[in-house]
Amino acid sequence: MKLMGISERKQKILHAVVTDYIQTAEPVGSRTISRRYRLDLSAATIRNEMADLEEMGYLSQPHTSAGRIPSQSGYRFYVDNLMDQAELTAQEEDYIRRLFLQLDKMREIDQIIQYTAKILSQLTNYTSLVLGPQFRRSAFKQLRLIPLDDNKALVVLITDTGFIRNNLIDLPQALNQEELGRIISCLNEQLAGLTIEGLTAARLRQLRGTLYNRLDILEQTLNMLEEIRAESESRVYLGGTSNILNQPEFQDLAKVRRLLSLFEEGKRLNFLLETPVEGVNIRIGTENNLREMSECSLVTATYLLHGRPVGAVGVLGPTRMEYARVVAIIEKITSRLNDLLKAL
Amino acid sequence: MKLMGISERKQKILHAVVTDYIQTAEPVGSRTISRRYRLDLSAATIRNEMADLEEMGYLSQPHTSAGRIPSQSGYRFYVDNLMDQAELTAQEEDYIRRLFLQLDKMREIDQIIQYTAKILSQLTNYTSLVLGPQFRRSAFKQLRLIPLDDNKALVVLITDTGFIRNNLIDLPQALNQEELGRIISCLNEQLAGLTIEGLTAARLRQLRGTLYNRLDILEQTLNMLEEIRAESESRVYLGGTSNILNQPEFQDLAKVRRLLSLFEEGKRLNFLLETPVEGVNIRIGTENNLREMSECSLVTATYLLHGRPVGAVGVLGPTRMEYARVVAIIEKITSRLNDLLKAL
DNA sequence: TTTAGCACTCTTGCGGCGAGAGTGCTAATA
DNA sequence: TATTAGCACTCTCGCCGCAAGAGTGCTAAA
Repeated sequence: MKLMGISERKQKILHAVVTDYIQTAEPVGSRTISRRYRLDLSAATIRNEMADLEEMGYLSQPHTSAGRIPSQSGYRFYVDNLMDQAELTAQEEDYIRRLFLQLDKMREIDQIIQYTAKILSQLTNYTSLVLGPQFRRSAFKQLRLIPLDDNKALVVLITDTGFIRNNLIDLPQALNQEELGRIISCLNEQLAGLTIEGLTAARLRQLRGTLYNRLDILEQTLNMLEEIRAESESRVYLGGTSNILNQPEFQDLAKVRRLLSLFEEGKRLNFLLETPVEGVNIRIGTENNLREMSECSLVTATYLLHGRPVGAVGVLGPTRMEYARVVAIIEKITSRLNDLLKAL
Repeated sequence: MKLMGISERKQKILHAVVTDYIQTAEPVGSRTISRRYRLDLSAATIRNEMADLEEMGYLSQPHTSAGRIPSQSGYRFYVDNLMDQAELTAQEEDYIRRLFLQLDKMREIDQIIQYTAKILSQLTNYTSLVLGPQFRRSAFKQLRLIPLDDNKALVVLITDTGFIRNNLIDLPQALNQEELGRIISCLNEQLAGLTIEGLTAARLRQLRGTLYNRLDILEQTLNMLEEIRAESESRVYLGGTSNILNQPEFQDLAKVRRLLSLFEEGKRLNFLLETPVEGVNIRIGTENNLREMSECSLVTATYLLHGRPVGAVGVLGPTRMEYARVVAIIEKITSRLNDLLKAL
């Protein structure tokens, strides 16, 4: 009796509590359930079951004589076992279609990703956060130096995944074409096969040693490489920040401030989205491993570029989140996003 | 007597009220002033003067028996005539020095600007907002097409101010070098002397007509140009968003939400910073011409690139802002920023 | 095993009340 | 005539108590 799993009836009641609480944000009592959900049980019976569920850790009580609210494990059980699949409404479908029309015109990948964040937040009414494509694993392909005039040249870096970065550098006066060519081809040789994240300080020092002559050009180029590596780490975009204020659990200014400050620290958000696992992922409360987010849930999904998952989009809300709806939306959006990126 | 200007004594009292209210955020009463400020006047006298100042529109009363708070014109008068120059503390100077050390390493101008926003907000404890350099007025200099392999090429656009953008395009199979060269030099000819903002849809249509052959490449390049123009419009970065929550005037969630939503609409922030006038500029409350900002003040300053003002940094706070301190900080920061940009 | 009934607990909203702060007015003062 | 002291008045704010409402756990009956 003590160790038995969670009975069918308990599951139904848990389901009712979770969905009701998600909707109303009010602790839900036994009366409410027996009235609103067709379980054909009296309030008293439900009360007993709820007491059990509380003891099992799936529900909790804000205070003695209030209704129950789901605990973190309650949500977890709901998400894993009880949640039913949501359908998008016709309006939502339509809305997505219209917004993606805008997207079709964009070519710049970061721009697309940013706009996706906006769509996601508008559709869900939660805050969205997306991670720009991570080029850290991209392999170095080609380094080009394009003279513009007598004392300026453009250094262009290209990776196998189509990531391009460039920078202006100053050319020293006395430098002929051949020498320039030699430096570049030497650099190309040295860099061949490296990934962006492989451009460590140590590696760059090593290169500096190899190409000790013509230090001036080299210095500028290496600086550029270092910068690219540094930059490739934090590219988190947010959408609908103000939406968190719609949630009754964030009427408390202190909580809001903590979250907002967190949002400003791009670096700390990074790892939230670095899900190596493909597909939709749900992390509830403390599962996020972030103090500030212990009362938030995050639904993420990866998107693909050249067939590989290179980034993720996510929806951030209170643990009392409309999981079913959010999952449906995020699945739809990433699938459309992937189509779009395939065409790039 | 009725039409006379504001007497010296009234100015002193107004000065006291404003500084005190800026510090405490509490309506300030006559007693407080006679005690805290060495005006050698009794509370009663000050009361009379304050009643006058209220009638003149410089002060107002939240309710009958409360102290006075400055009105918008009160702040305006203070800023124009009464405000004394603030000095930075040694710690602040030191802090700035340390943070700018970080900045010295950066080469990417947008990155520098963004980091400046962060410094500004940390130093002032208000929200900062900065406008990235506007390249709209930059003149077109050169368009390059660099073949990468058999079916990809890189289009590079360069302006006279050193702004660089590039894009990958697909090359059609049958296309020899000469023809490619011809297209590019033709485009260069047509674009010569144009500014970025001059790349209007009409102009692009016209180009499309001129170069009606080889439409495929052209199309992609023109799309790129259009995108650059569109993008060059909204580049506002925010720093220290959560700082507004520290202000007692923003304990009201509704107000916070309105501001946060505004922050998300980059486009609408744009014009706030498009100050054609060089130097420090203060706009108080409704002077910002933005409903959401009728209770906020904005202190802005332009920064220079190649000797021309191309963007602005700003500090956003409640009208009850520490104007003197903010002005001192913003002057310091832009001066250092300008030095930094000169070296780029 | 389920359910009805009941006593008990805890939150929430509301009205009243007193303290505190500040004002405007009047009359006294320099 | 300008300044100041004194005083009655007003308004906010926090606190207290109270009643209503919602929900529980327990007991006893079905």
